[in-house]
Amino acid sequence: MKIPPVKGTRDFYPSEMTRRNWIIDGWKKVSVCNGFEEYDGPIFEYLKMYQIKSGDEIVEQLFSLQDRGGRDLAIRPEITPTLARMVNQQVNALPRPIKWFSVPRLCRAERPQKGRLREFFQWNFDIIGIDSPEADAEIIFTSLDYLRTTGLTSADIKAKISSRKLLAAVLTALGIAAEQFDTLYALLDKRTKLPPETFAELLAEQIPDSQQASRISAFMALESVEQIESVVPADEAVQNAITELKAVFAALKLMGVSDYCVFDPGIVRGLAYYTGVVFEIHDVVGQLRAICGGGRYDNLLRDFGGPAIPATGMGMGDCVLEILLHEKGLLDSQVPRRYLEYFVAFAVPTHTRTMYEIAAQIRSRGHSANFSYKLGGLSKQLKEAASQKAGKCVIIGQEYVDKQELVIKDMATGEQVLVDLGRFLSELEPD
RNA sequence: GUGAGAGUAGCUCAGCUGGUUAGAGCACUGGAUUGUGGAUCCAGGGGUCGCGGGUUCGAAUCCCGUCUUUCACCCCA
Repeated sequence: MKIPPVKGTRDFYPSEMTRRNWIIDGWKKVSVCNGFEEYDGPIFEYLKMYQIKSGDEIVEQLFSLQDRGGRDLAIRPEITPTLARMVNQQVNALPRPIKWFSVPRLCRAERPQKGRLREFFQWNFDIIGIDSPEADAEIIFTSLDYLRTTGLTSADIKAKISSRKLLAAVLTALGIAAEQFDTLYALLDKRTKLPPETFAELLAEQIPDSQQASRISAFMALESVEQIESVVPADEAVQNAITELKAVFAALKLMGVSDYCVFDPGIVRGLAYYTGVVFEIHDVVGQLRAICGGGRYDNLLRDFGGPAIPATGMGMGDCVLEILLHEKGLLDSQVPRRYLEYFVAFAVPTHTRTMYEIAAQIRSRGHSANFSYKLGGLSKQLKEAASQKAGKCVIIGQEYVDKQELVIKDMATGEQVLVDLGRFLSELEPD
């Protein structure tokens, strides 16, 4: 009986595995370069942890289970609650700022579609304990720093940046009641996805005052931070939010990525916990969902029972990223292919045992080596070596029988040299 | 959870309005080639046509259900 793979999961055959490793290695390398330390937690947690942050509806979107002690658990759909828990546990002992990253494997019980599966990897990093806008800028910078190392340019992707604090201040300045914010956020977040007329209709339903509605629309259409004051009465709260955003953009300019960054008031993000700067990075064509997203969440640690400590961070999944990199031709050209350093072959049928010995000697010196199990002719062995992408072939021939000399064949150029066995092995030793 | 398309060899697909024994390319294995590889040529293996039921003398083909998959919606941590 054939058992199919589970819905929304992927099998990583060697060729897919090299791609996955290349992406994750890139994430980790950039994290370390930007001063982050790696952490990880368990792949399941108490179900309650996710309900605290996201409410009861979330239970349907995750894989939950009960252990034999009757504990309600869930496979992690995100790692931020784990991070909050871990930080809270040792909050007084940890030096600030806390700059940590992780690449957790996550599961969500959603219906799979393009760029979204039920099991995936997500790069997360956060700066905890710093409330200055430069920390938000560093989060955005680090995301872009990775993406540009893959070869994506500012013509391919843009970081769209806004601020929850700004949006709230603007809505308040326009006379909108705070109780309306959450439903309004959901609508504003969809603005660019809806036809303009549909958006206007839905907005009118929520904001009957046409003057208020048109000023909201005007704000949402802005393209730079400088224009804000021309549309909205800049009271103190709005002014503060503008100052913060300007500081973020100024820092991004100093870090050299301003080409990638734009102000976009349409970036709201679904999650209620964001409190300040929010951002998403999108492909310029706009056919894919967001490559990554993040922002400031100053209340989360307190919500998880800890002290009020400011935090900002981001998450980037592997699915959309891989689609984009593939479409841009940046995967096949950069992901390392299989490579075998040595393939040991024999030309003298009496020396098959020597083949095993030499392969073992090469391996024990830290180099990769294979040989053929088929014991066929040299032609066959070389063919097998070629299919394994061997760099060099070591051929045991009559010269070995006579003088202990090996033929070393460079598979790329076809050149061959005769080398004494002892010398060959000593040159394999690490310096 | 809602809606639409798809499912034939490992992969990409052909197979007409139902009609003998289900095909191709690529991949894989072997041979041409017992001291020289990626090319070429030849041969071979591999399919309960996703699964279950129905209609029919006869189903890969038509109908229903189901599973998987793709895309969109809801949601998006």
